[in-house]
Amino acid sequence: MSRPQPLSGFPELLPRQRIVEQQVVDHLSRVFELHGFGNLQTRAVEPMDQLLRKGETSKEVYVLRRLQADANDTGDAELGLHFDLTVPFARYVLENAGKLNFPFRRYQIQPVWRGERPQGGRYREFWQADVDIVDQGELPAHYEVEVALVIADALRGLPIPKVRMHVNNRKLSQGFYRGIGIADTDEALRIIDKLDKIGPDAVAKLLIDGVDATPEQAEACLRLASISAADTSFADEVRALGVEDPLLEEGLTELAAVVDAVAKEAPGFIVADMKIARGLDYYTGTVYEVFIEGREHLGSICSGGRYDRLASDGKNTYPGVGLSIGVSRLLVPLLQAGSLDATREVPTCVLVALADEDGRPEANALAQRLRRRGIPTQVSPSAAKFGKQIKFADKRGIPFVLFTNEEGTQIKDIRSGDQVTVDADTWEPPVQDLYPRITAE
RNA sequence: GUGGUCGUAGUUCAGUUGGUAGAACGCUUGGUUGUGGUCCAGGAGGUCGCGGGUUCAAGUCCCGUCGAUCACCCCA
Repeated sequence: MSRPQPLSGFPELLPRQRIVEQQVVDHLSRVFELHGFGNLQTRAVEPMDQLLRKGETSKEVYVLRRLQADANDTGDAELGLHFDLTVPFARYVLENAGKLNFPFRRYQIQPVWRGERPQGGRYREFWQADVDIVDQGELPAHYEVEVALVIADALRGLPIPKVRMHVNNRKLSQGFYRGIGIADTDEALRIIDKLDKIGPDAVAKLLIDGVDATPEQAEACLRLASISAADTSFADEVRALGVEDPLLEEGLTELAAVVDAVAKEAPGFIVADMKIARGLDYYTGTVYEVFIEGREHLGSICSGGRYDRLASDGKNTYPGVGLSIGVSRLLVPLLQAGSLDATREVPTCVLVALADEDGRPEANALAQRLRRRGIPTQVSPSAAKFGKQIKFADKRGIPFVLFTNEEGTQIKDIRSGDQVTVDADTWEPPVQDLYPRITAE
């Protein structure tokens, strides 16, 4: 086998697929910037103690080691590749707190690495597009609404199936569990998170075995988890269960505020869903998960939440709220299914045909005139028969071929076959042909 | 990390109880003496993932290994 095989979990795209990805990332950046988020990049590696703090030892972190490192050289800090963009961002905020202006908002689009076993929609190397807002000391609740609306704006502008954001509040769930007498509310949350996957009976059993719940307590947890609503009516349903706890009340109020505000600005986008829990343990309040309708099995394509204690140097605390879009999880399955494609596989809009090799300098000059006016142009690779040069363009999806002959400069639209004489200094392609576009389904 | 399935031309796949490989599409040449897409006629391309074993004989059976894929775990 001399031909290299792909590496499981490290997806690579073909040119036309990459064009789709590139345009999606451009779109996300544009929307984030429209909302006032500036871009940031952080290094690929973090010290292991940064990555593993907050009890994240379950994370499959890729550890970095120099090939020539001395076996007994313990001088270097151990490094690992980051597995998300939130933890490096929290570190960055602490490191540069004195130079940043708070409240601080940024977006970050970078690859992350996780050593898990790959599967459809799960990769070992994948791209995340992250938006966060952090403040110093206290983080006002309205930011929880704002980040959700940024994501609504970003995702709804993409040519993808309908998406829906499910929100919950950890205070609500944990207050409820505490209110009915369950001690290990963190574990209860993790078990409830499995509901969609393993079903109510299995969850009840896990609750009884895992957090010493009585069958009645497990039943109450399941009833809470079954509540969902696109408006604030969920609060009454929860209160109707008759559990009293101050943390629960706090969570209900906060969640109602988020749902109410987001539903008004982005109708149909958000739904309060009491079974959303999130595995990551640094979330302290609102948690979000976004699913593609009809592709729930992929898992969430965007998620996040509020974290009050992730960034703290002991003296100052920088609470934040943010969401992360799994760009690879969102796109790769749609690309592989052929639901998303590009109109062509190269940026080129015009191919300048070549009658003979001696004409190349003139052709180059002609191409340059088009480029100066922003029209992506390339010159034919060889002075082959015109049929072959047209075929060269056709195979790549290049819409126009430019010929120079006795009649002057002629542009042929190879889709229609129409060929007309034009002035190379004024001719414009139709706007939809200037750059490759994304086509859906 | 645990378990199931799979691994044949560039691609998608055939390959009959073991008898040393085939189709379609794609690619390429020509028909078409410099304007493609249709049509016709030719052509190139495979140590059957890799290694070992059983057999007179292995793409086909067995073992190992690598890779892919699905489920669990966990998550974007």
